[in-house]
Amino acid sequence: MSKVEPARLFSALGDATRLSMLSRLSDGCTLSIVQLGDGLAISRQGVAKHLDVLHGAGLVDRRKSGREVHYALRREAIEAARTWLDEVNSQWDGTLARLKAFVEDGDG
Amino acid sequence: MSKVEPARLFSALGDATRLSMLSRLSDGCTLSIVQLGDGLAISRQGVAKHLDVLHGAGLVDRRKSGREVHYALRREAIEAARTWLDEVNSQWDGTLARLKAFVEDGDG
DNA sequence: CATATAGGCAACCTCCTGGGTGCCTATATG
DNA sequence: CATATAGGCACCCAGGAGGTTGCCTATATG
Repeated sequence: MSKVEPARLFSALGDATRLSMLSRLSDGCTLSIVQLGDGLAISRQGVAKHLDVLHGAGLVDRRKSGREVHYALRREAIEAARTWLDEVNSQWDGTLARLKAFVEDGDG
Repeated sequence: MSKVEPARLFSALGDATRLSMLSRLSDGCTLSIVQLGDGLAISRQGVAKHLDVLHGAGLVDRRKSGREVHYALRREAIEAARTWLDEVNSQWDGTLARLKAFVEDGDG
């Protein structure tokens, strides 16, 4: 799973329920399915499916402990998503910089 | 549309076709529907639908010019997505920093 | 051992999404 | 003016996503 596809990553992030789960994990804690679904108004199975999506996208780690399964945020995935966005921004910046240089060179 | 919801934003980003469109716009250029669909192996209507999604999420600006409609990347939206990811990361960082301080205080 | 709790599996349902087509309007252009 | 081109609108279709329920296994615990 070294190569994380951006589309899958963003797709997994594209759901408010999953974002709230990730927020809950964002302090580095590790939570079970029941804990993650607490207060979410959807069934335990619904929660499990969301976690499958997050795990499939590489956004969370899954670790079995006794009869529980604990989930933790995978920071690399968050950074992979950020990297994609950064590339878009830097390309924009690069173009503006080149444009600025061109204008200044020709005009000034 | 000042308030961009992260879920909708990421959802719009969660498609390889749309990501490629955004990449094509990432240098700040402005392209028509036909231009954006060039080489994409989907119909013009398919392209238009993807652009509707991107526009609905606030990721692109739409500007009519003659008989064409030109699309341009909205950088604010990209930054909004980055901000969400940054918040997750910073919360993690904060927790690790506090943990580190606690350990060093108690142990050293 | 009996029971409660955490989770998995599979079936099912509904709605959205990604894709298409056909036909319409509007703008360029010979 | 006739024609070509850019888009829009409406409808259609198949498949996936989000959600549920029922029933199963596995681990704790009185």
